[in-house]
Amino acid sequence: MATSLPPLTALRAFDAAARHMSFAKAAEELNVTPAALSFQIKSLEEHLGAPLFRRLNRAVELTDAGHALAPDAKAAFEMLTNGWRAAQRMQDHQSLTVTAGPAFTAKWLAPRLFQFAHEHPEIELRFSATLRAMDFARDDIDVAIRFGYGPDPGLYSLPLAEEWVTPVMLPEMAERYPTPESLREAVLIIDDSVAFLDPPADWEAWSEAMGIAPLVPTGPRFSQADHALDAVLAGTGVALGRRALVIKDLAEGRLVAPYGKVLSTGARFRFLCPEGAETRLQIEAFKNWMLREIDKTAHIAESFEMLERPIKK
Amino acid sequence: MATSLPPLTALRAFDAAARHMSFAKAAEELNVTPAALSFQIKSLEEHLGAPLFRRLNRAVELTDAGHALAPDAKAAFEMLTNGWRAAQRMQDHQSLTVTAGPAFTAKWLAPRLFQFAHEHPEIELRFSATLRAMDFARDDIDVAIRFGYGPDPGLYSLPLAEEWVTPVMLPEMAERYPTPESLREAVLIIDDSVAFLDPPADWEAWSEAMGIAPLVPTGPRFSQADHALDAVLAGTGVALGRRALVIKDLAEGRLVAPYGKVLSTGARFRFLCPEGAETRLQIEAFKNWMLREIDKTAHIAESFEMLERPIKK
DNA sequence: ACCTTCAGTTAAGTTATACTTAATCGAACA
DNA sequence: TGTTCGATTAAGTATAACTTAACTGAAGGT
Repeated sequence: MATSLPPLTALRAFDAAARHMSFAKAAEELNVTPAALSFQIKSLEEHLGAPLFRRLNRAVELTDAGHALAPDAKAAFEMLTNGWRAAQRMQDHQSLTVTAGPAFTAKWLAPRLFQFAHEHPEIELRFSATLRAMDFARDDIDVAIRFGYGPDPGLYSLPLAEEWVTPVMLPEMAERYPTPESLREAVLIIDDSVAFLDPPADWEAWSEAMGIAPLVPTGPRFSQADHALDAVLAGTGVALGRRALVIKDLAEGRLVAPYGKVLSTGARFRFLCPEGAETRLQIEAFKNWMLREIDKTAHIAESFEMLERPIKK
Repeated sequence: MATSLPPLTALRAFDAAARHMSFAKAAEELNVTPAALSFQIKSLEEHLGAPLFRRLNRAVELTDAGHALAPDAKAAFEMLTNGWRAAQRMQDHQSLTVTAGPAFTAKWLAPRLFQFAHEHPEIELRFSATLRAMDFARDDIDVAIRFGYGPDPGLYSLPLAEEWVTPVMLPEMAERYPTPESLREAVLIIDDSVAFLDPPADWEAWSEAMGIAPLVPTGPRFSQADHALDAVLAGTGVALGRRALVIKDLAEGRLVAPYGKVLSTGARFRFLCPEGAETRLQIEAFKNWMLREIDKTAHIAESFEMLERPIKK
């Protein structure tokens, strides 16, 4: 059986026709006349030796052979489009699109952005603050920052600093709650965005690691960490803050972490991009800038003591 | 950014060149002159606005853009080839290639084959007795018979009769082992091909379901069920036989299942083919024939009593 | 029943693409 | 130093792809 491929333009015509289930619409998509498309399909059917469409009154439907071919054709042309877009994006060293969760965007990226823009005025930055699964090719994404455990198969993945949590509050609150025990009097804010962690990194886990009776949070709940931290900044209460999200506020005195003891989450933010793309100029620049920015606050992180997790029975 | 695809023949030329890492070999593969191929690559690079290959002394290597495009191009053209082959195979109603495991091939298909050939002399049958993962398009497989739990995503999947196991032996042995307890004196053959089942369907599980002390098999082990059953037929001992593999020997008196109690495995043989292919003439004929053949021995299977699995603590 | 519209087809002619041949280039290898 | 190998270029040709324009046949409206 001769397995060599038929003319590719005919296959593309078939793909469009099968997707639209209409020759006319397919012709429109490909910017050709219906006549040309009809001819292409006919030629493809001649190559195959069997019809691919059944011509009905004023519609077409796929034959068995057509059904066998259509899904693969669709997927194949989508893949070609994706690859082509990726290749096109490769030569663009001017723009950089980054996607990150809302918390990281608000608490890490946003406060430092002007710094990056200053260092690399030639790079046009775009942001997409969403947590939904990313498709680098489809959504024109260059870099993704994601929090969790990994691994990240098929991607270039650079784990950033390890994330821990520790109670953070306004400086003026610190004297009111001089000890961890005194937090029983405080409004303890709940950040549900870390609820997926296993082992957990919530108030109960932190107090257990501190060796005190469990702190039971009674304050408001937030589904996004940045909202929880905004509540802290507004003086509402005390929250468990993740390293990346609070370190700048700690460095600049807007928040304090008075107990000096932090609980590891095991999870990290990772810098993700398509494999091979990590060498593109603007991506490498962004990556190095992030690492330098993290380094700037490393001394603060190192001043904290990492708590041991008690062994669970 | 104009995302429309470049000329497809150029993309195919690029794919071949990227796979061979040589324009000359790519040209050979596509049955064109090196000049034509060189021109195609050049035109593709013009469309992209950047080189895809770096021309070295007497070799070529991919640029970043080329690296971004090559894997997708390769996968896409493989997919098109697969789809095209599937469409070609659709119109072939004469031949039928079936793959099944060695046990099913030896103990179910082989003894019944002449029957199918008799009913459908026009269909040319081919067999491939292997358990390795099948690729319908790549290996020209039409139908696969597989044992296990499913599901079978993306395939037409028809579960056949439920598989149970029960001790089988030569008729003349049955009087020597009149009760399940008496099997302690017998050579109990081990069939490792069902070791993957969960819950298990081995001697221990069967005796437990029978409510007797565990039977500990001491006989030979076989990795394939047909070899275990051949050992039974040779008078070596007693084995736990799967329904599909022993029912014909039971029906024709070569083996007996004297205790009349069978243990369900929860797993089944399934009739698998690419979605949509189940309506092809020869595939439907084969499917219906299998169902009829199974029906012929259904009365025997129904004469057995299904054991309850004891609830595990 | 009539005309109109719509979706696809067919035929003829044109344009653009893909290909070949043949000559050229440059580096590696003997 | 000449030879060979792999890629390139130029010129010319074949053919694939497309357009225009006329046609078919069924649906739908009045």
